[in-house]
Amino acid sequence: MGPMPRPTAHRLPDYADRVLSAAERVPPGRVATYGDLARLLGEGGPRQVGRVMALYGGAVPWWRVVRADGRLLPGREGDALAHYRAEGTPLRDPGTPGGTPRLDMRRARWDGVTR
DNA sequence: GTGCTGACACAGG
DNA sequence: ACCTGTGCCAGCA
Repeated sequence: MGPMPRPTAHRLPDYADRVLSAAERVPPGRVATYGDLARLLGEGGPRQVGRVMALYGGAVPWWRVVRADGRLLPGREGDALAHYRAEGTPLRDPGTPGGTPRLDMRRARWDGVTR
């Protein structure tokens, strides 16, 4: 069958589509790590998920896809923090003046099943 | 092909 | 808390 390689594919690759769908399933007030989503999909790895989020993350709740260590997305800490406070996402050090807020991963991490 | 880069993860120091 | 090295793997020069 002719693969028909469309020169300018405006469509997201199927993989990216699945990553974004998975990101959409993360409930408000919770987060999933890049690795979590990769395992949920059963394909690719954290770096691949990260790549998709970097390219197309703006179309989904990107602040719910985070690093495993709970650090906020560099350059978007303010936006992310606003969302976390609005959704009641568990944070460590909710208000330490000099310390950068971090997610409380133990409580905020979504298990991938519970809604 | 080789080598570097990245919205990662994990173990050490 | 910060930095470094290693493993990982797709994308790109």
